[in-house]
Amino acid sequence: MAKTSSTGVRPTIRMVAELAGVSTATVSYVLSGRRGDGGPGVSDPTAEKVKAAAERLGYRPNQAARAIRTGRTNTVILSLTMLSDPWSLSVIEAVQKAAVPLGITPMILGDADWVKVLGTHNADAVFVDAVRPDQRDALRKLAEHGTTLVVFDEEVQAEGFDVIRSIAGPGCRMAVEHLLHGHRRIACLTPATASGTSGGTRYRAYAEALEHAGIEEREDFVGLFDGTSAGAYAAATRLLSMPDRPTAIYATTDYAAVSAVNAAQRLGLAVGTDVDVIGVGNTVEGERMSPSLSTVGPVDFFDKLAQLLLRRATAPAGPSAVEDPGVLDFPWHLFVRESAPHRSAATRLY
Amino acid sequence: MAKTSSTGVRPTIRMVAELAGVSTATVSYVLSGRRGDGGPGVSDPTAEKVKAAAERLGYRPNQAARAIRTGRTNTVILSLTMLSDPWSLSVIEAVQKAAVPLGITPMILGDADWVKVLGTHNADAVFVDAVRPDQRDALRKLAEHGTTLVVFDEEVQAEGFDVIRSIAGPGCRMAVEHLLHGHRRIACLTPATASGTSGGTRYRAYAEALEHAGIEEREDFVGLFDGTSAGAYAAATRLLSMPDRPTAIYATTDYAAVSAVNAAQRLGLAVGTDVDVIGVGNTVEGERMSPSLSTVGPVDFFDKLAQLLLRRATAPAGPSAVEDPGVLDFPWHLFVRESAPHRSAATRLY
DNA sequence: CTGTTAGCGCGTTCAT
DNA sequence: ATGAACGCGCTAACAG
Repeated sequence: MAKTSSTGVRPTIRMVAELAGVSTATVSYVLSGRRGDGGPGVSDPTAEKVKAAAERLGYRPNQAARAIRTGRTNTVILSLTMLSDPWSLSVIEAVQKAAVPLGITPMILGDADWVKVLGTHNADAVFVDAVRPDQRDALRKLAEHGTTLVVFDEEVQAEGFDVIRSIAGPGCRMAVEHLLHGHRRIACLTPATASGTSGGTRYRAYAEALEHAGIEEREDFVGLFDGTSAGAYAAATRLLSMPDRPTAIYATTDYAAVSAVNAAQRLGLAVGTDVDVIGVGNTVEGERMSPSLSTVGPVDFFDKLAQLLLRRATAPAGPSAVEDPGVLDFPWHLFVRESAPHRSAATRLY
Repeated sequence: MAKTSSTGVRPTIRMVAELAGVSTATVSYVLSGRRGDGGPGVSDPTAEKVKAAAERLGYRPNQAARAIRTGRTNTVILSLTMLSDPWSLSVIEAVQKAAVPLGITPMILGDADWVKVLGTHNADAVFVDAVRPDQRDALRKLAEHGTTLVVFDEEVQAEGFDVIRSIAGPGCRMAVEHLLHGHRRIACLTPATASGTSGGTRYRAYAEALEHAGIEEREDFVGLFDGTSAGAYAAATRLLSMPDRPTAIYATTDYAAVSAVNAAQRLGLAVGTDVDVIGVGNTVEGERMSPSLSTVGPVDFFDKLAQLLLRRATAPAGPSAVEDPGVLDFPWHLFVRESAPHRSAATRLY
């Protein structure tokens, strides 16, 4: 088994060429499988020799060297702030499914600090799932200087890059109004950091829907938490332990809703009967759990997001290649499932 | 605001040199902040000029070009099979904390198919969290040809790369024996794919501990599931709905244990009183949840893993740099918390 | 039609 | 502080 040169050194195209007794150009043509327009251009015997040599040496093309020449890294970066959020997993799943057939590798950046990384690192396209106000300038500059961006944010302007919006406002209103059919005492479970971000929108929908229904908002029915699942669980437990506890919880994310369902069950409350819970986001986890989670969210969001990202990643460098970057809006739907079923006059809880 | 060349073209070091009126070498020295041994070598005024020019153009060093010359990508890859597993999140967290101060970016590969990616892609070091038997050959070859690997696996041989083991067997025995102090009817919750992998070891510990205690194993007390949280939840529900349900559940991963706790609560069982649950892995989620999860696991595992990975990533290319690659074993501890407390003769459930 | 030569691209680094 | 070579794979242009 001493056939491989186990020097620990990474073989180069030149070593392969030498071993096969051909030029580096030939090796390149054989291994990348292309020649000029489309004609074969390299004879079978030499191709075999080259392949054998490459195999013996354990040769692997050097992506960095290739990238410097072609300008493509065959990589997309997904900058995901909350990796534990099912939402992030859905993004990853959808992008992976779409990228692999194209020979593109999705790399995940778990850090919220994409500004530093994207400055240095190169990818054919980058998806960013959240933009803090102080990051907007950096975003614009990156796009100006050649970074292909797809940004998920409800407030940022599209300036030279794509912005995906999911217009949460009306959808969230639908969620709260669904609860209003059967409830008066409705609590809101939302991260404390959500003022000014998309969460802010989601909380506002709650406040406005209550006001529109003529219900006075109660401060003690707003459960703020630190953004973690454990925090959501604790906040939900507090809400449901009150003497005149709410009969329904509107959670501004699906993962918070999942925590609320768990908290209710721990307290011996039957979700969908004693208490209703609705989430926001329409994640697969919510669909699969038991009881299944009622929620609002965009339709086909993840697949369309993946398609856009990869269209950008594979587009030729110059402008005028595909459609211009812009804003992509998603319509939202209401998904009525077990955790907050339809309530008629007979089953309403007030 | 028309100061930046908003051509959409990525600026190069040559453009910066031209604008600053210096050579590319000078720009390189200024921006990478190094010159020969340690002497200044570049005057303050020119350094300022260069920095200003770089800023104006929005220059960003091209990582690919840098890598081709230095052989370093300042990147480590984490290949994580089960991204939704808290275990993976702990790995990410620990590596990120250790990598950022070193200027190294951790990139996450959510695909189990690391073989293809690592062939092409380059990183200073790679962590792989699971190796299928058919991937072992590829692993050895990668290591032979210059890829720096750190592998988490209990069975693979260390041949030119590091292997991290956490000798689950004895630790899992401790977990089951802890339950044996207060229980006779102990169920096991484990993924169905676990035969032959580390899960196999974990299941075997259960079987052996029961046998050693003179308890006959019951087939219907083994809850197999598909590896997902939802599957674990369903399997746990089945176990706990039996007429003579188990009084304790030994789950072979922490995330399965979390699902078991949720399932028990849903059924109105008080965890830590009516039924005990113990997990395997000692993840932070288990520590933070309510009730806190009893578990077994290695100590300081994630930090030490991160340290090793980054030591490898930053080591000079040649051999004889740091210690030789080998096997790193982790001792396991028992963490007794609320979900499976100590049981005395007075509180035991048989 | 098959294979080679030569030079590109970009940041780094040695010798001047 | 600079010019020029360097590392690696790609590919247009050229030679047999």
